[in-house]
Amino acid sequence: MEDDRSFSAVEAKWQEFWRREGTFAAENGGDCPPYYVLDMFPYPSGTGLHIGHPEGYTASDILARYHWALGHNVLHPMGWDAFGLPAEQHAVQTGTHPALNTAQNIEKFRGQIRRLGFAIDWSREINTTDPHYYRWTQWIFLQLFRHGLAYVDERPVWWCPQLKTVLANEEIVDGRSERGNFPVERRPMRQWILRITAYAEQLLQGLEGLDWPDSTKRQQIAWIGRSEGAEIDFPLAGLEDPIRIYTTRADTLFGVTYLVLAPEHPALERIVAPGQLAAVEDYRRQAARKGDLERTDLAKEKSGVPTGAQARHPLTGEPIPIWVADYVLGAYGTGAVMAVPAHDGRDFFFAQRHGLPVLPVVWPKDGDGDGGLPYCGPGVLFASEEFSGLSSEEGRAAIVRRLEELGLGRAAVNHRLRDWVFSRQRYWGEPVPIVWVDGADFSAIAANPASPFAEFLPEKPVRALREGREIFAVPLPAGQLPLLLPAVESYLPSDDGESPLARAQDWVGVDLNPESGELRPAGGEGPPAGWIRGRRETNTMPQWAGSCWYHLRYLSPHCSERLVDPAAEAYWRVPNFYIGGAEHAVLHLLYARFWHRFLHTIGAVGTAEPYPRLFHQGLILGEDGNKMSKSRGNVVNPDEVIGRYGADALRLFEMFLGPLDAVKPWDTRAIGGIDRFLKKIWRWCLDEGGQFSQKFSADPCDGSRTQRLLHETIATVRRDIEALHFNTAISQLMILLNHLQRLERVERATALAFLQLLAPFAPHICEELWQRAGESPSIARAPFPVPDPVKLHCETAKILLQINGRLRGDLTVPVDLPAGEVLRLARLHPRVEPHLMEREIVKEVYVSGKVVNFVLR
RNA sequence: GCCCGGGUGGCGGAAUGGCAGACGCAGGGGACUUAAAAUCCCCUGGCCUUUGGCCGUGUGGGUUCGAAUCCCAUCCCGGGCACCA
Repeated sequence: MEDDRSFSAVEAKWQEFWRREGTFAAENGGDCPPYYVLDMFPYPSGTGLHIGHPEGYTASDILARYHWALGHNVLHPMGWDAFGLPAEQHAVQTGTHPALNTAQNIEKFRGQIRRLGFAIDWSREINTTDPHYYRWTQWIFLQLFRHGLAYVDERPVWWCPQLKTVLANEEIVDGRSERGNFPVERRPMRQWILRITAYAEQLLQGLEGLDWPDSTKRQQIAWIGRSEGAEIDFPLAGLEDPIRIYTTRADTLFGVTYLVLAPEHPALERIVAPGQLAAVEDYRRQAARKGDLERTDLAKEKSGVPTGAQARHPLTGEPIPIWVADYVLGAYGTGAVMAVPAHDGRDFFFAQRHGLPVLPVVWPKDGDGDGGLPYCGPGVLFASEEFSGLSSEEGRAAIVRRLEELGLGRAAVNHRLRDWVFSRQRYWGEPVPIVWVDGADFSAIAANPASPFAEFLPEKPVRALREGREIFAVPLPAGQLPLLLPAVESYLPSDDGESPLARAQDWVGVDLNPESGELRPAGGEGPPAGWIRGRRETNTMPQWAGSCWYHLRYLSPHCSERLVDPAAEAYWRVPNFYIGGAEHAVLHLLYARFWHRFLHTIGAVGTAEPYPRLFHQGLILGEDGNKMSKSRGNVVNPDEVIGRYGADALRLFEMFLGPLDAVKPWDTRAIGGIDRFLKKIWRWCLDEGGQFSQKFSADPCDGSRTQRLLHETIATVRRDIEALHFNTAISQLMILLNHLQRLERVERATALAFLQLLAPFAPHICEELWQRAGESPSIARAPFPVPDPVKLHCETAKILLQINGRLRGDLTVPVDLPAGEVLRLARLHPRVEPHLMEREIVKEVYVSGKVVNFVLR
């Protein structure tokens, strides 16, 4: 540019212009087609934006600006996913309220994002920690509660002693906490749990219609883990209930040599033989302490102990010993399996270790298997009574049918997906809007449908035990939302895992009036007449909660009557395009689908799926090819890049690095090429006085070659933007500029079209040059160039000439020259003719307008 | 172990059945300049007997008139899942 620093003034000028003019304010209605493009909103960390943020945001911004230029009404919002652990840890350390730190971080993020010049409608900014926002997060929770999808259970959960909190399965990687990498252990605790498993089939089937990366779909499919099999009952010797197992291999039923129960299996207490009681109890205690890591480590060993009890085979009546072993999971299927060591690897190793018999009942077909055991593939049954001779598939069906007749089995479907542990023992999250009361008081509320507290009561009460007494969950009425976070003196969780909210004693104790729906702090010995004394739930929601529905809040962020204004929701529906990191492939993206589907079920939204089109931008690595990290010292700071080269350069460069979804290393030197490109544009457009250059002419002076290149570029840039091939779109613009800058005169319209094509990528410089050309701002709203087929047309075609597929030359001919004539000219070509002298032509291939190939003997 | 994705110059990458290496970086040469920076022009996969030819997209096969591109095998790198019966 004019000098090294002028871009900063230009960029600030246009950012201010867009803000002042409301250039990118989306209307909730109108005649223009709506286009909604959504970024995964950031967690505003204290360290500010990292270099990966602008990658996804620039990509979505290019789409937003492209659609504005196509005349669409574009919604491109931004907000903050601001509940979470780092702010809470900061609060623990400093004693200041996490809201303060969060506000500062948001301020910083907003400033950084604004300096990138995105076409964001800032009037729709949202923040998950804003009570006007989380009021509706709480409302959705109450709806889930009312529909029986939120319940409480005492169950072993992952407890992290360092973080002093419970973690979800998804937050644990290799037996350690995802955040902080601390060891975790099992601990039984009362938890709020969301019944996501009720949506397992929907979540699975709904994937089919989505335009998502295949790998992400596959991950969700694997996570949901649908499995078709059978439940089979193995009767016990006495009169007790049978042991029910789940298997996908009912065809191997005659190969069962023992049963295995998970250590958590509830029947164990009833069935263990007196002599084995101590051993089994000991084993269960050990297993309960184990984390994933240990269980994996011990996998080769396959520990277990006999229970001394026996079941009977449902078809043969043979006695089958029952073992307990932690290679069977309590939380999957029925928590019990039939062991067929001949046809299952795990059962085989266990049987070897513990000296249990191995009984083969499936022949591999020719070519399958290596002849040894275990053989885990399909085959032909033998030693299986009347089922012998059937294929595995037929055998499975026949055996299940037989069991059904006997009342000892049935086909069954299982999912690997577990219900979602939804409570956290933390301060900085949405308070769960529930009050716990005792049985008699609850009956009074339940008996009075007119009570405001009955608004969200489920059909089946949610109950729990507290200090040996049964307590009941009472949902707050909608009118009591938002339930604000109370002030506390310390943000530390207590050692026994109680949330910091439990420290707010005048908040936890509460009196409620079932008639009026009023609540007030509990005072005195007991509640006043007509009031009920309760204790507030002190757990908060996990960070995932706020991001489960934020795509809806942007549609009407200031609506105070509902989570989303129905007219706005009917107009925008769901994002046309959603972009964010692949690390959210199963967590956020599955939870959000669950909530959105639930909201659809209860009629709150008109769509079943929230994100019909999804894309993951690839990671940007450090220059050394490693993930950027402070410890490696390879972190690139976007502020520094903007300070030195400007936002346009950073945007262009990140898009030029390579394919959007690829993992690619940063290259500090290469940004110089983008810097040169921008400076070249500036010099090319302006004369020395900074005026739009005299070389641009209103007359048609371009010539057909220039015009063809321009229209090829228009077509390419449009196609590439739509396909998200931003790197090649930028290449094409460089090719065009390299051509144009050599010309003495250029049509003004050509220069303006070039600026328009570049504007989605580098909006500031294009606005400035557009204005200096005398056009009225904003370039962002000027109709995007359209390729002209007439200009694209070429009279001649270049034909490649090959001998035996090897390139020997080329030939330029009129496009409509007949094939015979092309072949005649090709045979006479000086680079071709000598080859034809010596050898016989076996075959002539002519692909019209492209290539001639002579196949010689 | 299972399921994906990917291997192309010194580097990022382009080409998805028809000119391998577009575009950019780095490197070399030249112009301008007292000089430097900036800018502009040219060269830049390897080899040879250089107006030409041979080799070349991880490796080995195959399909095809023609393969970086499709198929089979194999090696390496990256990601996901990992006792789910």
